[in-house]
Amino acid sequence: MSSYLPPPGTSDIFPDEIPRWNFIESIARKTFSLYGYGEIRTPVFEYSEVFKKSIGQETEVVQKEMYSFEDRGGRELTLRPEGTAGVMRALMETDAPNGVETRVWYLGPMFRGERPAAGRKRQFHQVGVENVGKTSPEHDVESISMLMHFLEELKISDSKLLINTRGAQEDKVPAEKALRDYFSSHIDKMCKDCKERFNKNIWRILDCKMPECQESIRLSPDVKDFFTTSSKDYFKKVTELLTKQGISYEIDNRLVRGLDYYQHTVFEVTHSGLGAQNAIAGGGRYSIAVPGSSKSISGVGFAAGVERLIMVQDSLNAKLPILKDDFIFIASLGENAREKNFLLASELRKNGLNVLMELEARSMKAQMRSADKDHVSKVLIRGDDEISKNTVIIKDMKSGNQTEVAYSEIVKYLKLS
RNA sequence: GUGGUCGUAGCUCAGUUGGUUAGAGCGCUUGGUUGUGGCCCAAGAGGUCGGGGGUUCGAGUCCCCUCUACCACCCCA
Repeated sequence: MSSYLPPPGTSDIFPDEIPRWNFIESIARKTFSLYGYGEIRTPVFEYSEVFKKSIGQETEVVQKEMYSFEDRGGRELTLRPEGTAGVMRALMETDAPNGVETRVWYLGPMFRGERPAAGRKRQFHQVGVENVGKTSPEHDVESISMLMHFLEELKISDSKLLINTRGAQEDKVPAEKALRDYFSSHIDKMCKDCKERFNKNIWRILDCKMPECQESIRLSPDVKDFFTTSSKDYFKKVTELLTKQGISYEIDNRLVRGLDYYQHTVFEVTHSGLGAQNAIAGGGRYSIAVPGSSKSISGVGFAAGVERLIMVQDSLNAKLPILKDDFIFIASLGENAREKNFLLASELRKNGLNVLMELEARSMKAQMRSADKDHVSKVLIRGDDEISKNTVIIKDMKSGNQTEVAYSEIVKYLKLS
């Protein structure tokens, strides 16, 4: 029991788990590259304004989940709670706001001050993509399609794609008016969070899960009816393209998502292999204003939770490729041999071979046991006898056979066998 | 932020209605004769029983507080 545990909601990732992370990162790099995305790395903290302005002052994330602090220069900074805002801030420096299509992906830690639970950490990792500069149903569908492709490459099956639309900027006023007109006569009997949402962010009433609100929500008007024809057509085109792409989806009228910057298409991928936190990825089309600039930037993108992807893979017992390197273990007998083998180990490593070696004086038996525990493929044995004969013994651990090899032939032998 | 459950060796856990020096399995280390692993056998290391306070002659066992982890709500990845 160690005296120091990491802070609540954070965890250490040890070497034996790293291959899982590397696998996801390598699939991300490979898959997103196929669509022309390049990796971007932005700071893990930004001016707090970057998040407040883009995510929305009244959202849960900004209201109560941000890790904010003041630095020594009195700057108000925040550890990023999500990836999009910072990436947009960075892309303002490029031609993206002028409508030049830009495709980037990222992977890194995000921070939200929430109560930890299954699949929810305070420091967690997201892998995400952003396609900025152009607006069309085709772009939205390509992004969704890439997400499904990504999940497939990760051996994640049985996921469910939910989609909805939030309409364009000009749809907001009529839609919110419709919601307000309807809910004003129901809000009395709804939960206290909804009463709050009624004033601050009425859209979020739609995905309230409190029992007392369900009836009112079920009978509420479909906001899509209040959208302009072009917004309706946009969404219709998205669903048609998805169908043509052979991507199955479910339209969820209540899917609105918690960040204010979304417009038009929003989507979420859920999986039953998690707990109550069943979303493995989410995204949509957005329009973001960045502090210090009169322009806004629009794009479509998504983010997936790396920890959750790993959890789903576990729940599915996904068959993941095991990339295990073959190691050679050098066993020495006698101090003279050990010193010489120390040099030999360096030599072999410079030839690209993975080498483990016992550095202390231990019995042959102890060295063999170590070699076995380390699951090496071969043990190279060299003691005084071999030194005088200018050879080494190479034992294959699987078959148990051993061969005497001339010292000058070692590298060749190990590389061929 | 609200609620529930748990917290004994590196890991998984046992520990009887509170009673002598705290246990098991796995793992780890070392040995089972001269230079050879996996099986087997033996020995050994490793625990302020999450932390603090209280009740008691006596607390891992009971009470209170606190911390963490897990789970649910809220929300999200």
